[in-house]
Amino acid sequence: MARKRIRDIRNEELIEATIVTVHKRGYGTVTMAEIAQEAGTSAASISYYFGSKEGLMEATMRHLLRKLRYAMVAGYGQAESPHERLYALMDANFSDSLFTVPQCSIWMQFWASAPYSSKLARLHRINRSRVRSHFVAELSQLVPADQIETARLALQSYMDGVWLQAAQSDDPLDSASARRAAHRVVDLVTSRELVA
Amino acid sequence: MARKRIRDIRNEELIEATIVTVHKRGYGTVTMAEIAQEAGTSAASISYYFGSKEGLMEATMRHLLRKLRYAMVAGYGQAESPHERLYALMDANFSDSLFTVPQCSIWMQFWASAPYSSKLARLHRINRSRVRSHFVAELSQLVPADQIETARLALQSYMDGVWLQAAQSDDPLDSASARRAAHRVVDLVTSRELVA
DNA sequence: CCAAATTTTGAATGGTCATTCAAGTTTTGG
DNA sequence: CCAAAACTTGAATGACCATTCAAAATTTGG
Repeated sequence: MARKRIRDIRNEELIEATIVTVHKRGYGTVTMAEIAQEAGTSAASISYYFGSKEGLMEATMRHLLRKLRYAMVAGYGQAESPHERLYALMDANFSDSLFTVPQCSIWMQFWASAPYSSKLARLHRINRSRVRSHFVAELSQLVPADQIETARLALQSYMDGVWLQAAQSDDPLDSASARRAAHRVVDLVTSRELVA
Repeated sequence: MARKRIRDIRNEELIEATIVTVHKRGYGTVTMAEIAQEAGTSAASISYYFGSKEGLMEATMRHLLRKLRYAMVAGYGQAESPHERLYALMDANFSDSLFTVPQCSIWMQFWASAPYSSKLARLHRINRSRVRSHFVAELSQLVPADQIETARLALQSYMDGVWLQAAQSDDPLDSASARRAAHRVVDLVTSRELVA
């Protein structure tokens, strides 16, 4: 119990330091020493808790995925129609707790390096297919079968693209207006024929 | 002349090898030796031609930007209305010569690391603002003033998002259908009110 | 064909960094 | 209060890698 407690505190501190420091210095060039300094500890203790740098990165990605899943489930519970559930999917991605510059930034960097790390690739794949199936489930209630994929691609691309740009922003993000814009895109995609 | 020729040949070979190898091994972990091997030469010769690894990466990004600019200008020349010019903007990004897995992949990786390299950041910023102003110029002819930014964000996010996903694809890309899908998104965004 | 210029590369250099280790310090449970 | 367990960290280790260099090979221009 007490044993667990300290470990959990360190884990949180180190993951938070990882997010901040990777955003500041870049995934490719960040060092254990820099992360340790941000957390007010030594590089050696990161190895002690996470085994390796890769272990730390994996834990950090899990942390972000957990947050995303949590936001998603919360919104889904409230929604009462396919259309509202699409809103909820978007809202989860643009929720106050996730849609910040450092988090979008580190997310993009994980994304870029996922193909080269089997651990990250696995997490990435699982998340992606979960999001995809949520989209398909709702869209299939709202648009003709032959347009589901087009609509899904449009919505998911939009989501990804906004994150990509958010990651590069110099200013803090306005998550409420991001949600409003996302709702408009949902309306657009579900309200008319998509076929050329 | 002959002097120039050899240098140009090497530059092309090395940049092509860079694209292939970065895609294969990842921007963060690729080594000079790996790129050299792909090009059938030695790491030392890369230093000879490009001065440094960063120089090679910058040259590679310039090469991709040149291709994009070229594709854009070509399409723009043909287009005869704001709507067609929006198509042309999309088509440039999804042209046969650019919309390939390795190129989307390396592009995303440059993107992710641009904030941490002043050289890459500069190129990135210039490109982005050029694309943005093209979008704004055409959209301002097609949608009410207060909706230009929303429409631009939607289109540009979509474009970025599609590239992001393309970079992760296991299969070769279908650029023609990517262009068709992009046209549908353009139609969608320009054909109705966007305000909530 | 020759000498100067250019190109090529194997080996050496130097720096960076994750990881390990051993020696301490702190916390825990009784 | 005590001993064992958990935690911490400075320093050592070893791997990796971009870059440099000097010497050799090739190309060029005359």
